[in-house]
Amino acid sequence: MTITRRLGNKNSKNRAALIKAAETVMCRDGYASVTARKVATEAGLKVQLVYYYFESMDALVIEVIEKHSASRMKHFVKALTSSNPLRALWELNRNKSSALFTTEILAMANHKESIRQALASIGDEFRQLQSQAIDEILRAKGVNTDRYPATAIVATVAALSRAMAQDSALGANIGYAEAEAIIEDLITELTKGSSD
Amino acid sequence: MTITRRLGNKNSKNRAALIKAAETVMCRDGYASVTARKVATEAGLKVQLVYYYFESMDALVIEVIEKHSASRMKHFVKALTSSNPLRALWELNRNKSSALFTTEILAMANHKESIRQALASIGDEFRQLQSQAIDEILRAKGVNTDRYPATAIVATVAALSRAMAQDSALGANIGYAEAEAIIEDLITELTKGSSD
DNA sequence: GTCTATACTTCGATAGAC
DNA sequence: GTCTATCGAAGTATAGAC
Repeated sequence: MTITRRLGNKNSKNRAALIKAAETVMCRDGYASVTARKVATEAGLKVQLVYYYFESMDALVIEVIEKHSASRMKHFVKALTSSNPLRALWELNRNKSSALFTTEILAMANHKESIRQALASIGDEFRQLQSQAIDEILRAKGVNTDRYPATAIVATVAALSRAMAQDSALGANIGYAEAEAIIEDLITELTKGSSD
Repeated sequence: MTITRRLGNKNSKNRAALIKAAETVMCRDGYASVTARKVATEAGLKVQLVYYYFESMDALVIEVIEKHSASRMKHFVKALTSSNPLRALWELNRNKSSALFTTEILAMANHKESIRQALASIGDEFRQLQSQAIDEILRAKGVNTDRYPATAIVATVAALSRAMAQDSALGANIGYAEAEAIIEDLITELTKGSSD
């Protein structure tokens, strides 16, 4: 189990390039295509460098996930401090490339325990952050948060946007425009006069 | 492209066993693990039989999808003619094993055109069937279907249950119990006195 | 830090005997 | 209808030279 071979420096430029290449391959070709050879080719490097910089392919994938969610977390924090956090969050959730990435690692997590663990904690962290912010907004607007808790709204909106991205990639779009319109209405209603 | 080798009879018992085995492997180990060798082992048969009965692995997977959705469609039709179609549909959508299967083929469809096509048409078919049934119920209850179209509700409920299944497999459950409760309330409200 | 060379495994797929 | 035998391609991973 323990690796005996040499491992490259974490600050290496090529190491970063491999992580980026892995993310590209994952989104474009699916998690099953994230192989050492394809990642190396994508980065314009030799296969063996993958094994020089990463313990295993799993280790590489986990780094991709961590890098991706760190970048997303930055955007979320920025959205929450914007002038219209509700709309900013909605736009962020609707990010299609990110949803596609999520689909892949979600499927991957179903049969890779290490990936599952990495994802679970990140997912909860995002939810909690969003729920807290939405809760404050709802309370300020006088919404009955017992009947409509922020956590439920965040879960529903996130679910809807993820499914929307998944299905539109397929070419199945029934109902989403209508569902989107309802959310848009809701945001407009809750945002009314929020600037004063 | 065209296959020249012999292909086995479609009514074969072993052929059906291979399709079932492929579905099992897909759900348990993920789409990337649906290889001829693993499917054959799962079915207790030799590898070569897979190529005797199916043009390719893609062809096998498509048969798995078709079998799966045919079986689901049966359940949906039955639900729609039950005494409480709204609740029956909700229960069906919440089926976790089916949602996991969906996650896998969704990810698979992202980089396999033949799978994508097979899924897209099936998805629309299910949505349309459900939307029509829900629309009738909403109208009978006097709900404003301009503001809350059945298609939007079906899309939202399906999205929520899919995400719920995906995330609970991960171990991330924030907000789903609350969202579920809202849907439950809604169904109870819309079902009140529907038996007379 | 990067390369060649190599070992071993598993993949999809086919030819042809029985 | 099922088997043995086999192919080439691609996978993970390592050892060791430069």
